Amino acid sequence: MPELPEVEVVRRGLAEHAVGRAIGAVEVLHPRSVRRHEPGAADFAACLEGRVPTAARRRGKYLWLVLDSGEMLLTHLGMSGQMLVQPTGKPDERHLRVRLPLSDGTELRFVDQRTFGHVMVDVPGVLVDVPSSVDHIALDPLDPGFVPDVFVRALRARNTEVKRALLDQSLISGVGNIYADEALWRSSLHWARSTREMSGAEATALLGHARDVMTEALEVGGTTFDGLYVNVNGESGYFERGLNAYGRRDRPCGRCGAPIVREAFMNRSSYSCPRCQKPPPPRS
DNA sequence: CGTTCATCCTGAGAGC
DNA sequence: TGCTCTCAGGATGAAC
Repeated sequence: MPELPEVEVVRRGLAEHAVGRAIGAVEVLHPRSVRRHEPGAADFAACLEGRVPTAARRRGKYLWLVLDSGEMLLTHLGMSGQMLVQPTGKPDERHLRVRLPLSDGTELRFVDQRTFGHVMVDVPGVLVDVPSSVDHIALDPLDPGFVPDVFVRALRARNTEVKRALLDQSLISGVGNIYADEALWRSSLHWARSTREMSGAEATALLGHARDVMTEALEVGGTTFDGLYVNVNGESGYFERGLNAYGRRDRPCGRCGAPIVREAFMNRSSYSCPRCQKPPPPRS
């Protein structure tokens, strides 16, 4: 499940292997993958043919190539998306959705089993270097422009549960279910804590942990791609070794030894330590 | 306006 | 063995 660190690994791969190569005749193999490109698949391909990517950028989980036309090739990997750079002629992946030939004899391939992800050609929004579709996405905590105090104030102004706020990409971007659980574990906070009742110090510490856990994942994941193969599917080494809460039901908490519990949350899961992360008293 | 929730999708794995 | 059921979850747009 690609979250910020995994998407950043892909961005670095695209900067290395796609920027500067002209795009050839694009093939859309599954219409759902371009559903957010309103004019349709043929227009999507036409916007890209002959264009040259000049930079690879990212905000949160959104990733885009700036094109020499001034437009952007915007990508969201969703749950299962991958951006691969493969040699031309290599057999298609089972879930290949879009093929973009590059002028150096390789192909950029968008592969996505569950088709929650998408690609589109977008135009600049409020800022000239950010696609219009990303305007509503908050800065992520690894962005040099991210201001911690702005986040802390916005978080405490919300009236919701803290994990809902962490997952709200218009408040802070790049955090998904895995890193939310990890940041809350490090902060000894339960996911249902009320944002309104959190102190400034608690909010600041939570932000620090979110930033740290993603930075650490990036350091591990950033070493796992090489050569032409630009890959992400949530299988960085970090997932094998570094998680303290996510997916660890019944395994001992690394801090106190109590078995980690799984609770249903927004049609998915929340993992936490029942001793270190005390649930808040029921709200009336 | 702020907040919550159903919905999209496919494959792995469990249970029978 | 093959069927059914459950689970994984990011972002959206409708509902409250």
